[in-house]
Amino acid sequence: MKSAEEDAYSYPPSASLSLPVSNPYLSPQYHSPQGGPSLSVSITPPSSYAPQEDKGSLGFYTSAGMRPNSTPTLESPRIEITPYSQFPDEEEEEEGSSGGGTPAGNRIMSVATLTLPNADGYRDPSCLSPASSVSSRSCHSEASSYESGLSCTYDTSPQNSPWQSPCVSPKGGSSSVHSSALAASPQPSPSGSPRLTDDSWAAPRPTSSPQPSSPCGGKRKYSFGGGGGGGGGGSVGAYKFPYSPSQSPNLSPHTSPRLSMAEDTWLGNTNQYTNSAIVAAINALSTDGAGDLGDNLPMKSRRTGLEPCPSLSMKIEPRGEELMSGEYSTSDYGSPSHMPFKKEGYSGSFLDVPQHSYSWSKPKTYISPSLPALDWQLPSSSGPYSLQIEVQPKSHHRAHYETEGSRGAVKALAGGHPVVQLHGYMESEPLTLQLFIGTADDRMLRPHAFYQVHRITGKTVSTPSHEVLQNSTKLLEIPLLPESNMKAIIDCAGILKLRNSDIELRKGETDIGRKNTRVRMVFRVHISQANGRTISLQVASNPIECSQRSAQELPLVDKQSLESCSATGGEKMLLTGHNFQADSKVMFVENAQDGHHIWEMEAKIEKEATKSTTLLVEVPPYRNQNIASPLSVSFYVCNGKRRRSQCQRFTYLPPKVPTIKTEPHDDYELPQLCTQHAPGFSLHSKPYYPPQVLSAMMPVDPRPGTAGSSFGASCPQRLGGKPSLPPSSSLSLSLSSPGSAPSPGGSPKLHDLSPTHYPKGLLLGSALPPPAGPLPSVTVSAAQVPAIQATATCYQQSVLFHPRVASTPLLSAPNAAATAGTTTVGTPPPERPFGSLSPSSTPGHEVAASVSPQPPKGSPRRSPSAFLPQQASPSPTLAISIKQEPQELDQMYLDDVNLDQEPYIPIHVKIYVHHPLRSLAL
DNA sequence: AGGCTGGAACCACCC
DNA sequence: CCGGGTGGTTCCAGC
Repeated sequence: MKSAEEDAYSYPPSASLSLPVSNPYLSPQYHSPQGGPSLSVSITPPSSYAPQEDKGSLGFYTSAGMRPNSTPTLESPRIEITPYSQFPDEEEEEEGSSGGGTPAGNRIMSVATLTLPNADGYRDPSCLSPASSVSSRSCHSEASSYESGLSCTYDTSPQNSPWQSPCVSPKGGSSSVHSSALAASPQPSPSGSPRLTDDSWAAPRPTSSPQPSSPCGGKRKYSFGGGGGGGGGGSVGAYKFPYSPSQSPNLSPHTSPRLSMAEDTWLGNTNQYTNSAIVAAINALSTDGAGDLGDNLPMKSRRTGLEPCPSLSMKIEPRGEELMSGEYSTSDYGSPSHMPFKKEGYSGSFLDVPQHSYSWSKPKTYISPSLPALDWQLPSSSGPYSLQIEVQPKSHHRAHYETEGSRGAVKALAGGHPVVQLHGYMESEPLTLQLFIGTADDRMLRPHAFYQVHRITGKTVSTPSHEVLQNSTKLLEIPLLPESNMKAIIDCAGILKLRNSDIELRKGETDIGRKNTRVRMVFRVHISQANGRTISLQVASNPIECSQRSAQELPLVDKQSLESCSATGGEKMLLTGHNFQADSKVMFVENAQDGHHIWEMEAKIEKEATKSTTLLVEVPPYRNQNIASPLSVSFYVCNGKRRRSQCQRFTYLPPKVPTIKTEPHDDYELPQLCTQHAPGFSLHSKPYYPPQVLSAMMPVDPRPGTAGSSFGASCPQRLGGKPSLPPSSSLSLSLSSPGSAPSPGGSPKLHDLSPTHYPKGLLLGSALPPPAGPLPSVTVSAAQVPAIQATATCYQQSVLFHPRVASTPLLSAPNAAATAGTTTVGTPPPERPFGSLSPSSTPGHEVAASVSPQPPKGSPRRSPSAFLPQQASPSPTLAISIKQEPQELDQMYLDDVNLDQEPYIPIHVKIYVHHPLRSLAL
């Protein structure tokens, strides 16, 4: 089923792409043939690291893949991945499945063959065959992150390949599986492209075959442990894999879907895998990708039939040396999307977002593979352009199940519907606004695994739209017309809830559905530039509670009239929200790094002024009224034991500095700043969401609110107040928001990506800064994470990092390894955090990775001081890879997580600082 | 008749 | 093992 688009783009049937560098889609599917080392990655530290390079690019995502500045290849760290297939057979299989392809010859060299599972992976039943529950599709939401994939040059050095080690295995198994799956796939080539045509969408929705029976046998166990895979044994039906990941000894247990590399192996090469691409590749090999198609399929009993799973297989064809060597700047590596496709067919234009003429009659479902993965953090504004949500959606919208009828379009608070507008666009060419449902937890923004956007049609709908699938995530594409002032009224978007059991059973899915009912509407627009580049902007809405019960019972704070006040307290703060009760309490808390409450104080409430939507509270005095610098705490509204709102941030200021927040110059204080300055925060309305799931695992205080901050990590520290590490022994990573993202602003505050990937992990920086612009630096102290000692600081100008770096990669277990780094461009995918680290050269072991965010336009002003060493330019490049041991998530329950006491889960992380001359294990 | 809703019953699971 | 509490899903009924 090739979509028309393919043809149009001269897309090879098989959808094989030759990517010199990274391909967003690669990762997931990037399987190496079983176990065989298929990828080798090597990172070469640039002789001189030039952090400032590509600043320009930071601000936006360039699909063209050109680096804004042509930086000598050598200067940027180079990562080389050379996939080679040892098992030709597999490739063939894949090809076959993919439909096509690349000449055999090509494969051999070097090319990484990827199969995108996702095409099928789409969770939404509507899209898929009705019968198949979304979940049944093996795609995980995460795929997207992996997509972002490889941004590196490929090299054939096997030795570097992580895969060589058995440990890496999970993927090994998976890979094989994957390919098998593909082969099995009825559809020869989903053509690889995830795209769907309208037709497909149009396809009659199967009536949901609501089988109450959950795949799990009805039990809702939120464990990712081994159980899952097996689940459905039967259901898998068509997919039989020789190796089930779970079965394979080498494979890591599902439990740690993300990572299963043995430290030993991993460590050895760790340094080298800093690129996101690599990470992606690893991931692909490891669990998810591979598994998905096969193992992952949750076999849902309810699934009525097997639908063809379109799979996309992308192959990286051998490229000329030039390419390999690194035409791309570091930043380029960071974003796969940026990678230019050298293949003729993939000219920049190809990559560009299709500019539809908006003849919606014509299905335009093609999504360029070059576009940034959905879990990439993108700025909301760049240059003259600014994508903004003029009218926010209501904070509650009950999502509908497949078994129910639509519950209508998401509405705006004041009636009407959300409105999104692109400012600064003067061209006459209409653009396409993309909409998908993203997460709203404290992690970075990413497609929500349990919710999908649902297209609403009917007479009440005035805005045309059509659905598109991108890696298992449904997107709604809406025209942005100049005649409408590039404004779109979003009255065509509803929200579909997928059964937790379906999604959780998917292999590789690490997110937990229970109590994970908050989402954000994420809007993107891709603006093609004359120079061939494409600027991608993204804005996320305020969080939307989609659960009926939660919406009715949980207090929710939409706004707070006060962001900060003197440590002496006493000021009145008006909270606006929902479900406030006469007996509601407002608790101010300060958490230690380990998540324990250091201080908790109930605020006085003006009962008389309490309404269901407003609460007037008096800020309690901070325990230490002589604080020297602003201190960020949080507060929440609670209607009883388990009914509490998300945490909101609040900052206590030194008594003498009432209004103006001073930004700390001290590294350790930075975290606080982050909080304060979190873009979102400035708005007041951004609640910071307590990590629902993740937080539980994190010793650190994960604060969504931190969204603005680079990492949640920072917060913890601030809480702790003391740096646990001596400067000398600390690792500092500087992360910045996805490049310059002016804050993804629109939804700056909450742009957390929460990848499913990290779920269990820990988020050091639990709250990676939302893409939002200026991210303060985050410092993670060793204390925060038991085994990790690192401090991250952001430099304004440096290599772009993926926000997640700090949080995810480092800590999150499963993927951690995979996450190894990436230098991403503009919007780096979360996973590749470590991508480019700029080594701080401190023999003392300081490694600094920096990302430079550029202050978003309109983003809250932050003083320069916010970023510590702006000038700090990393010296030599050091690669750090932190590996986390897989953790069992089985026992984690969200409930627990949300509770006051978040279980502290020890994380074993090793950080290696790699320096040309030495390697240090921290 | 069909699309939305709002409510609530049912169930599974945890404590 | 039982009962209460929670929350996810499925059903119903009214507009």
